[in-house]
Amino acid sequence: MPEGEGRITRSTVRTITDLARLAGVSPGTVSRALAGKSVVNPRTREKIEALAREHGFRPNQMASGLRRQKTGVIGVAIPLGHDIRQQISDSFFMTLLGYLADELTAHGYDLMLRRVVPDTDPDWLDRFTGSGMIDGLIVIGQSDQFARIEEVADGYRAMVVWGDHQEGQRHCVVGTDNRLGGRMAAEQLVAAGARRIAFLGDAGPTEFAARYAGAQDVAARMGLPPVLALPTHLSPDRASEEIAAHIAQHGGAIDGIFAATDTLAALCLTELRRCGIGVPQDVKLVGFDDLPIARQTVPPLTTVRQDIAAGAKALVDLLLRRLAGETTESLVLPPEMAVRETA
Amino acid sequence: MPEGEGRITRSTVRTITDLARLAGVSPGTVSRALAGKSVVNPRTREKIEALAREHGFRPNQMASGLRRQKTGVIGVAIPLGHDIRQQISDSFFMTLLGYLADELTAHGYDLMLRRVVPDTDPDWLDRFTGSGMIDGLIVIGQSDQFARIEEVADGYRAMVVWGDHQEGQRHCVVGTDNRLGGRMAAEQLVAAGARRIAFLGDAGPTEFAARYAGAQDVAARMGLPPVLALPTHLSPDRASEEIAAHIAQHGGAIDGIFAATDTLAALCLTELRRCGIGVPQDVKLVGFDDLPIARQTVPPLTTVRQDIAAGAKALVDLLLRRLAGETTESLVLPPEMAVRETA
DNA sequence: GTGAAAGCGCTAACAC
DNA sequence: GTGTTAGCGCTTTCAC
Repeated sequence: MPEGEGRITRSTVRTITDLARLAGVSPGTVSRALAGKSVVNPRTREKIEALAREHGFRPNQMASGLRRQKTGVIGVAIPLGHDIRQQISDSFFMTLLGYLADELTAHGYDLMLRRVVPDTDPDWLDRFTGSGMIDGLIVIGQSDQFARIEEVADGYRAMVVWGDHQEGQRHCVVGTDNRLGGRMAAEQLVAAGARRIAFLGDAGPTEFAARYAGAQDVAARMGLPPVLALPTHLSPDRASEEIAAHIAQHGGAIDGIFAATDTLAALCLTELRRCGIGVPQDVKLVGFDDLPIARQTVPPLTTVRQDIAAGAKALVDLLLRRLAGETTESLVLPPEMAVRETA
Repeated sequence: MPEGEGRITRSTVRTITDLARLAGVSPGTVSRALAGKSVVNPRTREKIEALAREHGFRPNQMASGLRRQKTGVIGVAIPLGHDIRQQISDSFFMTLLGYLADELTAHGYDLMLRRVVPDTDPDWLDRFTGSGMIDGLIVIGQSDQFARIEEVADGYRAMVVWGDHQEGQRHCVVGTDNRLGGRMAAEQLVAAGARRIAFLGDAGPTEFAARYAGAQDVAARMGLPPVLALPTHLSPDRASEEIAAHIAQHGGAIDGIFAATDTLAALCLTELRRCGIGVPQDVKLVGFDDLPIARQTVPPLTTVRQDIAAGAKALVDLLLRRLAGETTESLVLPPEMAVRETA
């Protein structure tokens, strides 16, 4: 029964030493051969490789990692600061994560994902960097953890963060120019005829705060009333209710809404329709991110585009350079207006 | 300069041996104390814990893993069989991934994510299971890899798969009853008045094939013409074009569409609108998944709901039981109709 | 070009 | 209750 045999043989060769015995060489030679070191005799190598293939052998990455003091794994942390259930289901972060996975794979790294809840685990950053499991760390979103990230950045170089860039910050960040994006959004609203603008979303996280501030810049410059803050959570169910309440309370006093994300904008569009408020006739609406959903709303959403693929590429590129000992600058990506039909 | 001192001290205590020296005990005792073994003298433990805290010490998980022959990491593989760029950005998989991350974290496991492209890496499964980096593996979606998964399942017990259940299969799977879901979708279309039904999507992946088959069941039973296959890719850009082409070609001959996923259904809705085809007046439409977008389309999408959170919980639960040596049955979850306005 | 041996940081017998 | 010791599976000097 060849199948059985195959399985038994296979499970016999679990370590480099097993393979060495089979090949009639020392473990050291097997290690060198499999690692592609040049010094090995081509025929020895050939033999070892054949044997390895035959028995489906692969070196234990933990052992190798321990010995070489590098794991080949990059950590990706998603801090869930405010709104726990959201965010991971947020298309933006998820799309970024997808690109990161591709990019890291392309460079031979594995990805260890960790959702962290800083409120219940204040130690999240050190625990991850100090786990011995990762060579470097990418943090997706600063959430409300800006200060903590700054602290850690002083002692841990192998970290790059997706988020907003603050004047003089010490951690290496990649992100869209959120303030500029906020300005562009507000300008678009004004150009479409809006005068009394509101910002829909949670202005707590740094990125969102910057978007809000950008909108305020425009209002101030144009002599318009200050942008009204309409706070919401990010999870769809809560957000919908909150948006409905906001519309009920402020609906008449507003003719332009800048939503912190496309997800929120889409929800808002649904609520406005429910209330019989026409978009863009009665209220202009602009989102942020340019997620796929932006093309599918009715009418299609005008929004500020972030280049997610470029962001992921940059995050990985910068991290690898830091691992190689280089000093890297933060990278601020330009947003771009995607004008469709809501403003 | 206290800051500098702090940093120096901290970096001095990197191993359990360092800490042992500081505490005036042996490494073994430190290990026991930190692992919470009961045999340690409370005062010794207290002292060691204080020191560990003070110096921000955490045991190296790689070393610990190597020694204990378990890593505390569960692999999550997303095979990208057909449509490479899609899937990871597919909300369904991403939502499932989010829940998995939560569930695994709750059980003290880390999550190692790997997107794999079986076409270019036929060895993907063995490479992952044999890497020595993971204690177990969750595969999200069978893609077109059903056979390979079956093979591996014989020799590797610590694996659970999200996907479709086939009569007599050997790998442990958790998934919705897709065929039943397909039947429910078709029945809903028929109940809404449709007679000439089409299936929109790629019927290649096992799950989708089952949904299609379910719709066929209903058509056959009711004496309706066979369900027309309208093949598309899953990535939004390509899908939109393909849908447009399908509508141009078959628009008049069809009065009910069952879309393989909500994402596709939403795209389809947009295209139908563009063509001036009324939904549900001219064409009834049913989706699958009940993603958030289903509530936000205009009109809101009637769809077949999968309970993603329950699925994730079950995947983790079954995997942990297999790790504990139990034999587990596959789990088929019942779909549920979410009737809204498109059918 | 290959073997022998030390050791990455940790844990788990086994002594005492 | 604690110390000692022997590895987990691999890589890498250092000899030869």
